[in-house]
Amino acid sequence: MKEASTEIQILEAARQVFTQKGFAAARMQEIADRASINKGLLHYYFRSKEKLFLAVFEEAFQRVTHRINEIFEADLPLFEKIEAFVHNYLDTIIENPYLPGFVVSELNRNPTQFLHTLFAKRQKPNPTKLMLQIQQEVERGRIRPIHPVNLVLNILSMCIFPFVARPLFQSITEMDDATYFQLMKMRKKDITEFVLNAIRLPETN
Amino acid sequence: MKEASTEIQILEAARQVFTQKGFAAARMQEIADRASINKGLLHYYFRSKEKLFLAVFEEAFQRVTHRINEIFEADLPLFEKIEAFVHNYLDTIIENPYLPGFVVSELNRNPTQFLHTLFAKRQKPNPTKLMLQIQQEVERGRIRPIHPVNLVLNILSMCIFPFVARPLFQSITEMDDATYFQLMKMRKKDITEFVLNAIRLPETN
DNA sequence: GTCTATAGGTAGATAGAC
DNA sequence: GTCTATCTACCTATAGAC
Repeated sequence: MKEASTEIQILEAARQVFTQKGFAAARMQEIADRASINKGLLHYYFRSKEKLFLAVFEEAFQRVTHRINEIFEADLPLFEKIEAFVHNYLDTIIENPYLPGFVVSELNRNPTQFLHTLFAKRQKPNPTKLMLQIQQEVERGRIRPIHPVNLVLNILSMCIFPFVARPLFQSITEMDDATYFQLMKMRKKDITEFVLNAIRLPETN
Repeated sequence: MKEASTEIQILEAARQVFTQKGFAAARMQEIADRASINKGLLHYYFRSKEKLFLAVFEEAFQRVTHRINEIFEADLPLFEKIEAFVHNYLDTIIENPYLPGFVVSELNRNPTQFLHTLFAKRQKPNPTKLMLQIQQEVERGRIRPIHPVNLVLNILSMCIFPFVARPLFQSITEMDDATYFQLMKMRKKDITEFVLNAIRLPETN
């Protein structure tokens, strides 16, 4: 199956170049070189640079958002759901540390209509059920009062931002890659504790 | 003073185009159009696209990091320092909502040597004193045990990430701009409370 | 399916008139 | 200082041989 193999080689090479350079700075020549094939072949398999990019981006977007809905909609008590989410999601990002930065960067300079077509094809991340669950816990007086959007946003921020700002963070702290990833793994427990402490009610007697 | 006025017009136009499109996708023609001057003039004032970009980027970077050190090194009790930081920093970002995304995006695709020259000229963000202060509070048993790096990273994440991921966030929540900014203003208080609750010790009798 | 060669368009930079 | 015109290089995309 030379066709499949070549197509996958191209996609893998394109993923590397696009995620590193972004759409505008990426060069079809570099993708071809990295896939060890000729530039013309890129247009044979994918008609244009734009279409090749979309194939790469949608897969990346899928990877970043895939597990979110699963856990958001799972049937778990809030505290356990938060723990499951942070652990699962951080594992996913650690395996693909470049993806969050790639997705948000490209999203920042594309028309919103781009997002609409994306949401039409793939599932849209849907935090409704989780936010409802938070709202209920607040109303029942089981956690501190907090706006559900803020809680979800806080959790996502702490999980994702350290990867988006990774170059700056590592420069400032003069942290090598191994130490960085060690810290990120530890943060699975740390973020969970941090969030639970923030929303847990003080013990009342 | 036509010279000064023109130079400022160029810088302002360049800022708009670069922050919106990024370096690679930005076009000198568009910058010239937006500044209502000719393309040749761009090269008269700034020798190249790269130099014009650096002028814009350094100023943006400066704006994003300027107030950080001030507050990081201020002489305040920890809780008040956290509150002051979140409020001040969020105000700064709300006034320049596009800057965080611009800075992290461009940093993700530039060699780290770029950061070194940057740190040489401008001050490097320096959280050392704040982290030391956190460490002391932990050791004195005045707050819950937490790794100082994690606490600082959590605060920064919650402040900055919602702006970096703004397009995605607004699409998912179907939130208009006014509501978005209203939420961000409220988050000054919300993030502060969230953090303080997370690190505050349970009342012991 | 894969290659080479090249068309066609565009963008950064320069030259030179005013 | 500001403009017009142009050079040069590069990049996407296509044509066509194998």
